[in-house]
Amino acid sequence: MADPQPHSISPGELPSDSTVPKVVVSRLSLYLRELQRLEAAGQHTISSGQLGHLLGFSDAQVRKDLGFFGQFGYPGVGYRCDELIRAMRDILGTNHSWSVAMVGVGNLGQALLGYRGFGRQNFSIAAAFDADPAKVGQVVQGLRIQPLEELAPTVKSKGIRLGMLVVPADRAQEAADRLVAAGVEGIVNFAPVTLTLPAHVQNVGVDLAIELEQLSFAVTTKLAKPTAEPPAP
Amino acid sequence: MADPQPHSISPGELPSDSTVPKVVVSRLSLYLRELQRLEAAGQHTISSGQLGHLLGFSDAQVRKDLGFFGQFGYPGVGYRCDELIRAMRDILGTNHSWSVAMVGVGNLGQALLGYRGFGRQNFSIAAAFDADPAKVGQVVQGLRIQPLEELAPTVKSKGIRLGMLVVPADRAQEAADRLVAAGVEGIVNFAPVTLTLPAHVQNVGVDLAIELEQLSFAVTTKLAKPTAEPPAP
DNA sequence: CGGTGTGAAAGTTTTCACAGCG
DNA sequence: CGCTGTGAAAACTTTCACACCG
Repeated sequence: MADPQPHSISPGELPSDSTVPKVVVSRLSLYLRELQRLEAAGQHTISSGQLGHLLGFSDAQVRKDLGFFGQFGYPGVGYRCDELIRAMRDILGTNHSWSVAMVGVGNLGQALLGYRGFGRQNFSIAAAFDADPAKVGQVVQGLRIQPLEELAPTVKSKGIRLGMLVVPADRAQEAADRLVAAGVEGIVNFAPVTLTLPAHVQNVGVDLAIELEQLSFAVTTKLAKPTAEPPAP
Repeated sequence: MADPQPHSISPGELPSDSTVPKVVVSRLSLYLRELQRLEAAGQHTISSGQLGHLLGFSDAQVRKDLGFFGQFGYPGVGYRCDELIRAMRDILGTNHSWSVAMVGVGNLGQALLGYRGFGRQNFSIAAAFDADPAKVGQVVQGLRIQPLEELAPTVKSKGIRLGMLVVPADRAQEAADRLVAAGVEGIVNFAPVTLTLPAHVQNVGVDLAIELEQLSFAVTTKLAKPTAEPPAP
């Protein structure tokens, strides 16, 4: 293969010192999602204006966001979907697959075990744990539920780096501590509590009731949509 | 009761013209969550510094955020938990209960039907719908699954204003259109697609794979945590 | 004191606007 | 041309710092 790409960053590398705003990274995921859809629909190139339009952002915002990571576009043409998808995955770290440990296999945990969307983005739930002895040993979605005692050794042996915490609120901190002790580097927390974690462990919280609360506010105040919804394509 | 409260806004009302940044509203939900926990733990008052510390924010930020909506504190004392909780609920619109319609009762939908966290914040899933005739009529979590044809009349008769969309990606836009046609004012979208909605319909997206993606990025770049995790209390 | 509420300063993110390229 | 990449300007958000209050 020749050198068709504009200058881009090498996998996993970032503009050295740079500090990329978190909000930029969250938009990157949206760009990637949209690009994957476009590519699947047979579209080969897209301009910043088109991509932004689909998501309710400006063309300039799309270009500035991408500009944090390198140069991916072709003047007069736009971006090649396949190239940009690859670049975004390199940046986000999802060109290789991630093994994830799930802690807490209740209703929600079981549903998440069955969710196909993770695999599509290269995440694989490699082990599931629960404190309840009645659940241990059961097989859910082809995965044998293990006792928490096996967390640390399994994390090590399977090269797991991320955890999903799907336990009740009053167990969450304790379970998080166990994940940290086992050597996990990041946690998605579905429990409605703030976790106290060492600085080197990343975390993302998903509070389902809070999502509804935000909607409640938006609906009751008829909140002006700032960068509103995308119009029809 | 005398007039112990400092000046505050009336329920559902906002600083008239004002435009409250979305990020402020998202922190409001976190304040509320923390306050509820503190009150349940028997704490009666809290200062902006303490509250911020628990969430990894500065004291000034807490005060500025609250300042958008009124004056809730007592100099030299802090905030009374019970008063502030009530105020936050007024602002967020959760002092009254909301009826929610769920569309799509697969794995994830069923798990969400059983999630107790919604009720605790005054949301009640009042009806569930699915396009699959095999599911219609089944009873899940005490709720009879209805066909989509009944969506509009049920939304009207039960005073439903919010919807939760828990269908596969390729059905999401169609289902969203039905929710809008039924008169719903806001949608929480669990499908990994961007919805095209009229401007008067609010929406919040929850993409579970994106949450993992964000974590992947944070872990691979060892992203400096800006306003990091709260230390131990 | 200890703590709020709030202007003013600092810092950050978005938008603008335009040179340059295929 | 049409579109990218990018400094410079504008808008917005956070932090600072201090008057004031109980």
